[in-house]
Amino acid sequence: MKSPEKISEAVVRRLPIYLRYLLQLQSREIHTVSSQDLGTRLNLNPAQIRKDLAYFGDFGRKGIGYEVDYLIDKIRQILKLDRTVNVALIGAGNLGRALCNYTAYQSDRMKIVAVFDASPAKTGETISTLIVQPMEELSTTIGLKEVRIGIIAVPSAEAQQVADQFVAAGVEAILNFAPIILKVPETVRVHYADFTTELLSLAYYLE
Amino acid sequence: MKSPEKISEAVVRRLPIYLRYLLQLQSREIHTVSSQDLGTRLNLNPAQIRKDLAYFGDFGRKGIGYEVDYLIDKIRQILKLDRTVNVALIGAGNLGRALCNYTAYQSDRMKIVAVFDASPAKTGETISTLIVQPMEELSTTIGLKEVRIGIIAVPSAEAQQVADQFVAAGVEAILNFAPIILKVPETVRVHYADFTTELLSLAYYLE
DNA sequence: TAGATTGTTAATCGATTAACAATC
DNA sequence: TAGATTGTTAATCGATTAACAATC
Repeated sequence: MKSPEKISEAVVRRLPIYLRYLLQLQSREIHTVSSQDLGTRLNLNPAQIRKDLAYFGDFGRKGIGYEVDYLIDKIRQILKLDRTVNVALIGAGNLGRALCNYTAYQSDRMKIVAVFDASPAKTGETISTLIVQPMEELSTTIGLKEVRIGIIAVPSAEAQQVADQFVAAGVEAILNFAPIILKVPETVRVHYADFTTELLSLAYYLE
Repeated sequence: MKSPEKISEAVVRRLPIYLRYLLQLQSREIHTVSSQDLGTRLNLNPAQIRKDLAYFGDFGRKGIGYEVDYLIDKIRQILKLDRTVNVALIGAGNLGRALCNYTAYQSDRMKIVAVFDASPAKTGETISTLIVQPMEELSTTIGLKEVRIGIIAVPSAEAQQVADQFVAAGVEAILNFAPIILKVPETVRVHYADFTTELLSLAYYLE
């Protein structure tokens, strides 16, 4: 892996897209793929794909393309997904449930290992293999289970407060489903999963 | 509204973000806001906000800022949300449920008016005020209820097929939660709500 | 009038794409 | 060898930001 040189967010965000499609190819026992193929399938420019990958090393072979297994390994390394990363979720509503079940199969080395909810009505319930815990246990559990990423799936009104608790407990990154901008220290990375923006902006394109 | 000149996707995607914050200001009875205020709150550059809005007209007043009520009206017009837009959802799992409940309160003129699921075990169930219908009724219901946008909340393996049915039934736009690229006619706009990409890319930024 | 803030132009910055020598 | 495809440079394209005259 080359490294030095700052990688843009756009590039990093495409890596999981490559990874996902490569895993599909792997399961279909396809061993080699060209930037051309990838581009066609993922609606991306082949030059862009080659450039993205070349930031991290020479993974391809001229005249041949990329070896699927090898590239999967490499992208996992880049994304630090060569080991399992533990994730905690706050909010055991429908969305929280969906996320747990989703990462249960699908997970590519990201695993939800704890679920919390502020409502006593929810704590004690089971979601896939996990028991919903009360917020009081957040800090201890996060330390114990070495959780590094937190997911926020609570209503907007509670999101900031819940983020503060994640930060205090020492998580390094947050995925926020609530449609508000969180205030967190610079050292904590926040990504937003905001489907309302996507949905409302669709309306603009109606004939 | 000015119009002519093609508006970039980036601009359109910020409009709902402005709208959401403006609605918050409105509910707090704040009547005026500057691009400075908006920028601070939304982590955006004030010049960018002014430029975004100026594509569509002169909505502000020099020395004063933007009138909240007026700007809300204007953005709604731009997004074609001055009337309710009807939406249909396929997939009555946890994610589908979350989406229904979400748009039930929150909705800014976007309303889910029908839910479908392929599984007989799900059809007949109630989600908020809606009854889950079998796929056979898709086409008729979409015509009847004047549905213009479809949401896909089914597993990846079924997503393309479900998209085809939406297209055949005449929806104009699709929001896809399944992490695959859909093939649809150019006339149909597709947005992707892919939280796995956001989650996996977070790992890259772990210390 | 003085202070604030817009709309807009020009400058900057960054990301995407085209093109091609290198080479399998 | 001929064909395919990479890695990379240079060209293009587009988006963001700074700056400021206009004006409330």
